[in-house]
Amino acid sequence: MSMEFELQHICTQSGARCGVIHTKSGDVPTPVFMPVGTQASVKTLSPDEIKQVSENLILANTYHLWLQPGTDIIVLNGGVKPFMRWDKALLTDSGGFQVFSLSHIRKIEESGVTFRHHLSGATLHLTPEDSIDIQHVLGADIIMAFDECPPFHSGYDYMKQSVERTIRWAKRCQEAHGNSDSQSLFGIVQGGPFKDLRKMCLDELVEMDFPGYAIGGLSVGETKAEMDDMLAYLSGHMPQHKPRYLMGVGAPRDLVTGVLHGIDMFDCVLPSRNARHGTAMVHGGKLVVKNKTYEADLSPLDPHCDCFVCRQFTRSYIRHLFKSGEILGLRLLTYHNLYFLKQLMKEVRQAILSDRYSDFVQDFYAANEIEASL
RNA sequence: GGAGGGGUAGCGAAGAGGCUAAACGCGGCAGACUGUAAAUCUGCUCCCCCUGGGUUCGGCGGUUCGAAACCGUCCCCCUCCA
Repeated sequence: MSMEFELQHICTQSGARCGVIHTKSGDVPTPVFMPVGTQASVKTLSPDEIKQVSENLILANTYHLWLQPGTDIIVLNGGVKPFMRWDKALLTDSGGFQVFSLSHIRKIEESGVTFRHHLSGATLHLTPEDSIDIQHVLGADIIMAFDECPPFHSGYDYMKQSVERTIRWAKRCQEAHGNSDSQSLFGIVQGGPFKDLRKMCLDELVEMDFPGYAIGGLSVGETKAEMDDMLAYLSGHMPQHKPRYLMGVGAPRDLVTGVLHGIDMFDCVLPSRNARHGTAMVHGGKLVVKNKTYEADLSPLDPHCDCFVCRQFTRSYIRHLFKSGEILGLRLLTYHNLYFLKQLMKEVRQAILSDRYSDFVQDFYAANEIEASL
């Protein structure tokens, strides 16, 4: 088995989970946040730096790498990991999300998706089998089923039809994957806001017995209450002994809340993207370091952070880097934001292990002025 | 001394009688960003008691119902000739 999930502890106070994902490329503690390296690169960071700010598990993208540089070049380099000199654990997304995010140029059919390449304009077709074949070539430890991620508030009829197709696609992905032991294939639960569809999707996927289950189609514009409600519902039905992966979530508040609802894995571009746009994640909220108010501020980004950026650089300097367009600014902030989430998740795990996660959540909400609605 | 060209908001640069408080770009100030078409996108950026009012387009003086635009004059800048 390429991956094995060990559930270590369930917080007696909250029910939140703590565990370890054992992979052939190393162990990963959960709950875990995975930085995103879409194009075989966590933007602005070197592999050594990624190791410092991650738990040695990152995500890369099938859609992008298939189109550029293409599977031939990946094969030539021996797979994505040797290609990018990443010797730790890797997860590849299936390309399913791009079907959603590039929706204005796609056509979804039973066989797969027809879409136009966002760079060349070429018309291309991607099937569940293609996605799995490509992911085999990419060589990640964990790979994802090819799904459709419709808008959260799609009508019930469309959503039902979409979920049923996603289930059929999951089956096809599993068949295409075969008995391969070198990679673990996760199924993805869809269904938008409809609990019966979510439940049906989950049950069907569990029936297929995947080594892990992801929740897709959340954090796509719905309200916090809607997301919390769905997570609370699903957590009661997901298999205990399999990792639960909430896709595309990375705001500190959502990580903390997701863990409360039994989530083990998260990925998101938010920390790295916001970093490039000049916003730092800090204790108590966010800090838009490019704002004028920090022009002469000699304090670190986050006085409570011990990352190398916060240990030696002032807000004043980092703001200057952004205002003058220096690449170092993007790098420093990316490093800090990912480190910030790594530390947050470390504290989360400690709180779970010591059976005080409910207290932790309350304290977090208070510190971040979030209304406790749970 | 002579001949041309030009002076527009923080900068660059359109505009050549009313549709112009003045395009556009840069800079500046904010906001957004959640399985990355994203070092991106959106808004604001003369002043004020701001769903209205007040002052602008080198200075001054004219023409006109009306001027950044037309005329006179002065100041300054650039190119060429002597």
